[in-house]
Amino acid sequence: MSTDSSTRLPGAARPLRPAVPEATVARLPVYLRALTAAAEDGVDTLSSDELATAAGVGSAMVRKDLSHLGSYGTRGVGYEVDYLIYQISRELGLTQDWRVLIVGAGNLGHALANYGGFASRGFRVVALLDLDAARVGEHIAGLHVDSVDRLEQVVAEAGVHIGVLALPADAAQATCDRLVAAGVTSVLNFAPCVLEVPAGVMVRKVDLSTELQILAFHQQRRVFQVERHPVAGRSRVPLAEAL
Amino acid sequence: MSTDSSTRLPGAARPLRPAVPEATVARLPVYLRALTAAAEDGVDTLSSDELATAAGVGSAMVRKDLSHLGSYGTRGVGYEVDYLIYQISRELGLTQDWRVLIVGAGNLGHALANYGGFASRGFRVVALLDLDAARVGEHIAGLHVDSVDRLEQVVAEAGVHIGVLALPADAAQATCDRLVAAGVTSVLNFAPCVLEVPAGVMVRKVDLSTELQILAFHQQRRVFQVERHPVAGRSRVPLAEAL
DNA sequence: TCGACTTTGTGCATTCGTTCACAAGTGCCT
DNA sequence: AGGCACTTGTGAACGAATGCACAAAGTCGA
Ligand SMILES: NC(=O)c1ccc[n+]([C@@H]2O[C@H](COP(=O)([O-])OP(=O)(O)OC[C@H]3O[C@@H](n4cnc5c(N)ncnc54)[C@H](O)[C@@H]3O)[C@@H](O)[C@H]2O)c1
Ligand SMILES: NC(=O)c1ccc[n+]([C@@H]2O[C@H](COP(=O)([O-])OP(=O)(O)OC[C@H]3O[C@@H](n4cnc5c(N)ncnc54)[C@H](O)[C@@H]3O)[C@@H](O)[C@H]2O)c1
Repeated sequence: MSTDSSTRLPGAARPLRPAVPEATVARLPVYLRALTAAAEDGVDTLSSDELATAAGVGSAMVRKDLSHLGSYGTRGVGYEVDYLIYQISRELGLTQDWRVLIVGAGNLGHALANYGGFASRGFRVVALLDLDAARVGEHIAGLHVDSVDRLEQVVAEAGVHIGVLALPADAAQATCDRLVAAGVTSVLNFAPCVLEVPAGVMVRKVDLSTELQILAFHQQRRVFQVERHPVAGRSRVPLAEAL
Repeated sequence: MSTDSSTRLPGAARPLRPAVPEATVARLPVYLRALTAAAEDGVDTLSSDELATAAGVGSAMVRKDLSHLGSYGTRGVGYEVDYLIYQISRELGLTQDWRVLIVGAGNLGHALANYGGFASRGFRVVALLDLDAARVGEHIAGLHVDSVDRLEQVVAEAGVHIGVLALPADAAQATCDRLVAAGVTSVLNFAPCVLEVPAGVMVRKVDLSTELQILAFHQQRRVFQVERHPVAGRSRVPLAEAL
């Protein structure tokens, strides 16, 4: 998504704020959550230090991240919680409703459809599709499962923005292709496989098994260390925080 | 987990291969999956280029990543699939069985317990705990749900390596503390909150809501672009692949 | 109004990750 | 045996992300 200013059309001589770094984007939701929690506790101002603690990062990083969005703090005071919530929400595009389609109504599809955490941030599950005729018609969380044959119609009729793949890996690529062909440009993939998509389509994957393997790697290494240097064990191992 | 050689104990003058970079570790599971798939197709040798395509990364990166584990390829030929599978598995610690405890037997806990993808890589769910008395005793995927009161005993008796938190955010920190106190040093957190843990404990989080917000951010930006520069739309937007 | 104190925003150094480009091996064919 | 085509492994260039340190800008109390 690099917005290279040299390829801009002549008419649009807009300065266009230098793109927000990807690493920052990934942290904005975390800040947002901390801010929302603070707002609910009646806090109306937070310093970068406090926000940093709540988000589990350094305060310099909070300031740099937020500086990419604009100058929304007040020196000597901190950030006004409500205002910052608004600004981050706007930046992330949470002021609009996003219509989500889930394909695959198995264990995971069920859990996702039942999950309340979606709606709370403007994500609305508009449909749930499955291949299995036995599941079609089933009712989950106010939705009835539709046949995956109707994928294209559903995308068009409901105006789907984001497709979620919760089906077996061997069906993922083909289904992804159908979503893309139908006009979906954002896909969240739970199947353990790599998806190929044309430029302009964004895929993010959530991979359980990978996460466990990363944990296993570090745990193994740690055990190895402890075995080698029994004295240096537990207490001396340096801090290890996750993504 | 930075193994700084200057803090090594005097007795252990072991060269100790320079730690594998975190970014590489995160890709090893992907390579492993591609290799396993290739092996099942009867392929016995892969070049870095082929492996790169299968893993959705560049071939230079594959080579550099693998070079961190050792010199397991053959110039002019490529990598022997079986041998590389073995080496990566060993590096990730998948040659041993990892015992996993899931806390929270709600929607997500159910889905996880039923998930076959765990066992296939040496991760074994040994127990499933919940607070709700109504759920305790329930049978899921060959396990019966136990009371969370018995957390400490279960960890000790079953020799749990990895704790998975699939419970509400407000119970996550306290439960994590109990796991850590009981000796668990690897935690996978699905609750939407930041966990504080002492040094030497590794937490990784899987955050659905964050992923959707990142997708929303990019989608919003893309739509904005298309609106501004209708001619430059769709086809010109540069490739966007996800981590 | 002033001065002490607090906290932001940012230039700079550093560290980490990716990509490039090529020398050094390896297998195959003649 | 020798040359050719291919592919690895890696130094070096590049770029992104992080952390440090401080000037600039604000608040508050006297
Ligand atoms: N369950 C988990 O906790 C979990 C965890 C991580 C990853 N995953 C992955 O998520 C995916 C789904 O997992 P699950 O446990 O829900 O599996 P599941 O078998 O319970 O459900 C898969 C569903 O997809 C449907 N399906 C199959 N092919 C389809 C197609 N072409 N179009 C539409 N629907 C189709 C099936 O009918 C089934 O209902 C899998 O790829 C799995 O590897 C699951
Ligand atoms: N369902 C999803 O698709 C989904 C997706 C992303 C994140 N999450 C997160 O995962 C977590 C679980 O989600 P869910 O949908 O399974 O919720 P859920 O309400 O269905 O299940 C939560 C379970 O945890 C149990 N519980 C509550 N307090 C507990 C405690 N102190 N100790 C042990 N168990 C306790 C409850 O009895 C319940 O069975 C939540 O934090 C949620 O935000 C869920």
